[in-house]
Amino acid sequence: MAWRMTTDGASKTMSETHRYDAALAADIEARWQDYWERHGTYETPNPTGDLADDSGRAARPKKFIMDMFPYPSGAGLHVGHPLGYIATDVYARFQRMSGHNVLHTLGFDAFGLPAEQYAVQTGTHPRVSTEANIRTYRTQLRRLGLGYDTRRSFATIDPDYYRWTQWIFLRVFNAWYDEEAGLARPIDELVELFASGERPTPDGRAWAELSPAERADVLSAHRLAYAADAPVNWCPGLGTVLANEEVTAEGRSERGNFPVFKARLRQWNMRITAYADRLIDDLDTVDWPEAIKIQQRNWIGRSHGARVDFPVADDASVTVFTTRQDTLFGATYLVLAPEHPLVEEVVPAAWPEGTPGEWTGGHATPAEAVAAYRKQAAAKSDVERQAEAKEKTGVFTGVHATNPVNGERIPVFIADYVLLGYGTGAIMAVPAHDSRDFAFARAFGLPMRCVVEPTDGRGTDPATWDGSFTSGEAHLINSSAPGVSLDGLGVAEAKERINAWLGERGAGEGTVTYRLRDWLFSRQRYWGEPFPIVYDEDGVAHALPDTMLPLELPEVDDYSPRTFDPEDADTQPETPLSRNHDWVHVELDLGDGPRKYRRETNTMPNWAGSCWYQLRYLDPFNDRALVDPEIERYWMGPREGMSTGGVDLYVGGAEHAVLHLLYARFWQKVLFDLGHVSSAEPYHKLFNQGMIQAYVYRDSRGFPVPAAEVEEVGDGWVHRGEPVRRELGKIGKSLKNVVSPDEVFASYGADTLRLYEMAMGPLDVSRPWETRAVVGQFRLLQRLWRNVLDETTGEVSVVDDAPDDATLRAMHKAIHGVAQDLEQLRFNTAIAKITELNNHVTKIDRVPRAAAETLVRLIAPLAPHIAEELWSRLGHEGSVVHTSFPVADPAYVTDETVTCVVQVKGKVRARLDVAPDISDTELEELALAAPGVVEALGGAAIRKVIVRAPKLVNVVPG
RNA sequence: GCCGGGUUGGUGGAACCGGUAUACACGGAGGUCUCAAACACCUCUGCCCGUGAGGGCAUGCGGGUUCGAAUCCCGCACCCGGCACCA
Repeated sequence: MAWRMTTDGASKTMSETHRYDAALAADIEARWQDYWERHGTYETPNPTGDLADDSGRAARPKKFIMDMFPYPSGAGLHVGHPLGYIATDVYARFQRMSGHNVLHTLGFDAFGLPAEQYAVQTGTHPRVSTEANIRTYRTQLRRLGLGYDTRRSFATIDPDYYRWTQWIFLRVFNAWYDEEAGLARPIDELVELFASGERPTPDGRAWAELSPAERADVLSAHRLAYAADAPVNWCPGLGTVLANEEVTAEGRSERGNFPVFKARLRQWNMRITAYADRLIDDLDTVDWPEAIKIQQRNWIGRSHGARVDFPVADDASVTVFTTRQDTLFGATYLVLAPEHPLVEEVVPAAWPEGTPGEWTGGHATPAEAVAAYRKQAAAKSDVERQAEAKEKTGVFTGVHATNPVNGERIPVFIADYVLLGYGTGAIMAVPAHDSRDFAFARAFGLPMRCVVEPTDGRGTDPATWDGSFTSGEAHLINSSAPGVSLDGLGVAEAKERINAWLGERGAGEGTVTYRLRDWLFSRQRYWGEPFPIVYDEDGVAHALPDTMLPLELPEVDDYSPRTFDPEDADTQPETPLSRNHDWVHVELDLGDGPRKYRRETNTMPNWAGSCWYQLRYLDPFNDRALVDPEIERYWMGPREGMSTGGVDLYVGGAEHAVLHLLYARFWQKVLFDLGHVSSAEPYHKLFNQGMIQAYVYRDSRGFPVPAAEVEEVGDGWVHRGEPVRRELGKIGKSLKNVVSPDEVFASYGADTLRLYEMAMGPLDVSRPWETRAVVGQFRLLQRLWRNVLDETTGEVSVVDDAPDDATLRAMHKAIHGVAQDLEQLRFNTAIAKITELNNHVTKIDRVPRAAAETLVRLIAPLAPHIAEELWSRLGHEGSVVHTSFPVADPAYVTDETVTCVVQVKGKVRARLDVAPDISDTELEELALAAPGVVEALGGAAIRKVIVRAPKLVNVVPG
């Protein structure tokens, strides 16, 4: 080993040259990053306002290119984080060089739980730790050479920013959804409708007769942001409610692993359900991956069906929701959710005559049975419910209902396979044609009736079936009663017929139901946007006037919510802000003189800031409006013939497929309805980048060992002499496989890292990081460097000779292909084409200047630092960022001759060099004369010849 | 269970409309340069048979359509995401 160290020393002196090594890359990169900053290279003009300039660039076609902004964690970046940022940066640079005015910047999503938890543990104010994290991120992102308009960057925790988050909340609060017009309108217009009597109040009294509190209640039922009792995930151990995504499948908190209980609490909600149809329908206007659109559609869960009323007792009825109203004749019992409120009202004192024993659960009276079943259902965790999903449980209520279509008396059950929160919380059970009803009917010995004729030959007696018949591609049978018959109809026609019949009879109607619930919008946390809401002494909520914004977070001593015994479900949340008496209790003049108020002490969820940030990038310093309308229209205005425009390209992880993207679309639509923005959609084109994974090495006990210490031995891997096994996983501390960008900067530089991440594979698939493969992209840059200058003297070595024909063709083919690939975000193949051209140029002794300059400009979006350096050494003034991307000359994009493949029966038997414009007949002649073809045919007759000039001929012998 | 996406050399991947399968890169082998090594450069590198020319077989598996299939259709296996008693 000793000799190796001395030779290392020797190679040090050797490297005192102009070789492109890590040290030189670092020097070049630092110099150009400083240059860009000094010259505001990436600053983008607006057409008007304080960011307008006289560069003329605002007159060009525009591109707004955006990343999902990061939540800056204390750990800093690893090599997996910047994949999407590099991709948008490359794309933005390409668009800039292609003549666009490009808006590209990055802000920070900075409210949220990690900073607050850190504050609770250390006493550091979340603002202090968050801002330190943001500084670290900014330094690391700058080191990558990402070209942002830094003037437009902000964090969601800046009061100048969340002032407008609060402003939007107030617009939502002060709006209602006009179902007839199909859009949101200011709440004042609803008040006018009530006041004029054009719209009746719920109880029919005149608006003027209602007390202020009564009016507030009426309006609250219409506002798009409203406080209401709702079942939430209450976690006493953490002292806070949790979003669904913060609760594990085991029904415990993701952080701390405490039990989570369902509790009804008064919380703020947003009426996103009013937009369910538009959120589905407008997906047709955006350019998003189909998989994401499907996920959003499924989440919203629109299903078309019918409500049907089943009379019970004398004056009561159960309304069920069904999507198979065509099978109404097959309904043989009803099931209500255990918690259904109607149950108490109608349960009789005693079991009806002849009630089977298995229906009663062994209880003496229906009331007892219902109470016992409810208790048992409530105690079940979600996991138990899931595990038992196959075994249906339930109990008879002692009540019978009447099937409206045939007058049959059918029993009513409660069972936990029916959910209160969906539809009407009640179903009509058609065991012959629904798998769950089938299982339940089998368990309780309930009758089944086949009303849709099976198409699979199983016959029409459900007693002989293994499961229900659910196909909708079949015809109705056994479905006739006086006044209505569905027999012989297809399922679709039967649905229409029964809807009409129900409507005429007043027994129901066709209707639409959604899976989507309103959005729970409040959290018991410190580190979030305060609600700009105060309550008067009657508990009526009032909006603060815009002039009182921003309502800043108060300083507090204790950031943590009050926590409780984790198992004690009978506790109530106490928010951190509520302990701040002087902040909570205020005297304000809201227009009717100074009065005492109590502030709302919940804060907004951390989705709030990310719902609208694209708009603030446009006009970040505007203190009179969220965004200037002219500027907003310039960057995000609708596309031709559509009501939607939006960000031209939005890149981020697929984990936000539903929540963030749905919430942001919802806010955009409210702002659109109220006239604040011109596009009904925020993000026109969405692209999901894949994840960079890394190898995880586990020892014999299954624990991860530090990946950096593992050595490859033969076919296996070894850590400290012990064999370990290898798998792929996320990059992270817990898996001990973190690779920091700093390591790559130190060995190769930022341009190499950028190239490597873009070359690994298509942007939308996940791929494994392999440190040893990074060197390939480094070699590309070294060769490029040597093609332009002499690495011993540092002198530019290109010559002014015109490139030869082969080089010209290689150049223009590369230009053509690279431009196409970059436009389509196919960076890996773009790099392959640049590499091919570079390899071609490497073989030329005297490199023509035109070839070198083409290479430099082709690679400039991908490796901007070395491109700048070479561009300037080639004698150009100014930055390569604002030069134009090369344009391919069609005359050189095709080869002078192409290789034509001649197949016999689909197998290649000869290759011919032919002119690209050769005629079919000429080519066929040549092909049939080719020696390989003659031999393969062996004199056999020719049945057919397929000619696809100039690339292919296929000869089919007879 | 349902819905999406995937499976191509030792490895990451390419083949865009059904028309030369394996571009580009990593790794590997050999060579040139060097006292030597590193770097760099050059050649080879899907598998099998063959000294060779050449031939055969290969895109997860089994069928099909077609003059021709990695690509389209049917069935199956495995992997990765998402949803999950949604009536």
